[in-house]
Amino acid sequence: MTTMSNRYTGSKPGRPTMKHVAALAGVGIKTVSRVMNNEPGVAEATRAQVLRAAEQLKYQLDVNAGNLRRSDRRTRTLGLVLPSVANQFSGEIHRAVEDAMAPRGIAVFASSVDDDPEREQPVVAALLQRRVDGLIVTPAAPDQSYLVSELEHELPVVFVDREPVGLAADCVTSDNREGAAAAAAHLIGHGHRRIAYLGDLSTIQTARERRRGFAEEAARAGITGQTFTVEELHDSRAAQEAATRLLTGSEPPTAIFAAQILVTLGVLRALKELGLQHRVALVGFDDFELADLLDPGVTVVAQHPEQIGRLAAERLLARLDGQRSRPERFVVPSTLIPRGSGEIPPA
Amino acid sequence: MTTMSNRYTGSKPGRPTMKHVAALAGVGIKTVSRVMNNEPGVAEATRAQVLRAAEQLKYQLDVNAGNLRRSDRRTRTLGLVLPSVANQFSGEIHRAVEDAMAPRGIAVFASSVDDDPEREQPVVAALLQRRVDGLIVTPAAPDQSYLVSELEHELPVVFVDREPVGLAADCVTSDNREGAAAAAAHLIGHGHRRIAYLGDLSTIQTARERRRGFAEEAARAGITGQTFTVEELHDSRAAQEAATRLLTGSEPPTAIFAAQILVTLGVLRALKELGLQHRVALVGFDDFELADLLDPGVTVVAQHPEQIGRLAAERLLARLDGQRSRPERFVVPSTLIPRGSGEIPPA
DNA sequence: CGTTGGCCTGACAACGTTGTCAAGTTAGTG
DNA sequence: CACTAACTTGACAACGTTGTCAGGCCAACG
Repeated sequence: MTTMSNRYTGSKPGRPTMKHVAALAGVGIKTVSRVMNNEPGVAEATRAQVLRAAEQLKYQLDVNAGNLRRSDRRTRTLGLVLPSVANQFSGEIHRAVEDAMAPRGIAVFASSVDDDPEREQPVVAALLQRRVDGLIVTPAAPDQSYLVSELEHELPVVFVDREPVGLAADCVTSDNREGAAAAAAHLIGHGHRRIAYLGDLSTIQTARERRRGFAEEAARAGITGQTFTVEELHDSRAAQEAATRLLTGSEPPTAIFAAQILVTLGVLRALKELGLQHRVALVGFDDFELADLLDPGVTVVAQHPEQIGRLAAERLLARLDGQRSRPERFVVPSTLIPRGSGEIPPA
Repeated sequence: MTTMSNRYTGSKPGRPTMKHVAALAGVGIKTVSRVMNNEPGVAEATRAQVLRAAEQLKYQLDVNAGNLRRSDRRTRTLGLVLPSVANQFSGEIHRAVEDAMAPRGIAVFASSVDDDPEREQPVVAALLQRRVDGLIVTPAAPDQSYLVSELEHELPVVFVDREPVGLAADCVTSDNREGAAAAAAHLIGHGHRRIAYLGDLSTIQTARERRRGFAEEAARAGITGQTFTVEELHDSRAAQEAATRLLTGSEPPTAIFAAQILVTLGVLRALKELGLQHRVALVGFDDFELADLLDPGVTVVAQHPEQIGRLAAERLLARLDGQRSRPERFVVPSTLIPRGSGEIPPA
């Protein structure tokens, strides 16, 4: 009880465990556990003694070992499946989720799937092997029914950005259809009839939704415009080429709706290269830094990824807290931001 | 051995464990372990039997429980501490790290610290409690010596983007000094003498390095220019205000070096608002999407975050594989990309 | 002084897995 | 046929922690 020193003090290999701390402090393991977890019912003197020993050994609680034994069987861990942690939209969702989870001590595993349908399931399986307490997933595969049994085992799953197929679960998306319709209406309202739609892979659900919203609004205005639809554009180069082809063809469109961020960038490059940026109208889906600094400013339908992430995280936390209501579907409204490019009248 | 059904088959609560699979397959637990880990020495028939049972119960190996017992004491987990997962630079590092780790089955915990010195240590502590196998850290605190004992316990730590203070460890950074010097030389070479330096918080190491590189190059050319130095600009609004103040003052600079991405954006806004974008030269540190689409295109010193991330990850993996050589310091060269704004001559 | 009740404390089992080891089976050999 | 070697297999302990529970101590009470 006087000085504290034993053979563990200056040890090199291996981390100290509670056993070491207990030995050094001259108490039982369980008492160390109580102190490290701030449980009540430990005499103040004992607590101080244990803390001193823990500090001396630089002992850190091993949460994994604790999780194994703990009765709630929670790992305080969450799986987040995204297109890519390197893309802006995903990054903002990630951050919102992290911010919602951090106060509860829940750590986030993020995984990039690159919208590859083949990679979704293995990535999710890897997360499940780590016994995450919940899952927030951007679906990339055509079907998520492989998760049905997990839902039955009470694993909370929330989908973001796209709706799942093959199972009923909470889901948070942008209003893709309405947003695209708003873009179409905006261009039509400025007098355009020859409007090109440039979109992403039609395997991607949001792309289909946007296509549909756009087409419906065009139809409502009596425009068919099938000839101006180009899809399956997944990167900015393909979009640039497609836009160039359209704009240099006979009967070019007077306006373009770019239904995805990379498509918008490609179209911007094409317009600039052809010197048409002040003559052909453009509305893009998804906002980007600097859109206001271009000449003309780029009119966009802005999504709100941080809201999507926050909502998804709140939903998941509610499920973790035992909420058992039936799955809900949240739609985050997008915002049309006029900056110039979308207000150019037809030639 | 004929049909497979027992009370576990249709169970609702709780996940199946090896015990359940073993019971259903009619074998011992250890045999299930061998099969699930693809270990050799199991008869083909037994293996098939076990796999069938596992599939029927949808059993998934619990890697946390395994890690506890496994002799290498590895969690196959990595901690990544970044300014923010929502920022582009960090996101690309994150992705590079993820890509390097995924083939080895190592999952990544990413944490955002927002360059808040107070948050670094708690965030790292949380990761250590989860027993990550290694750490990749962007230092935000003025001192990292709190990690010394971890290094002694053989925990691999690699620092990225900034050098650590107070301990010797692997480190991967951009060539901040040289990059800033190159920017200064570029502007000087185009005839400028009145060059403003707008930089980030001087508590941030890279900001100080850039400041130094810029100042040294200016001094080499016989320019003192103290009056044009503005620091502590941590967001784009502050940068815009500072730039506006400089440009509307008496004796405005003929060129600006924006030493950080948000500063660059602020300066761009100021220049555009004042209609000076074709008259005042600008070089920014850090590249950004669309820099080529602005008018004029923005000349930048481009960093290469994906290389930084990849190098850091490789370093960490080498340490995990037992490399014990002394810590190394890697510098990833930046690239000056002329696009127009940096080639504007002085008025 | 015996009893009660509150407060501390630690022995022990258990969480789900893997390492160790011994035992059983089978095929091959002399 | 006895014996060996190779291959399978499972009982058991252990990983570091937490839940349970019983026991020790002490002050207050009748």
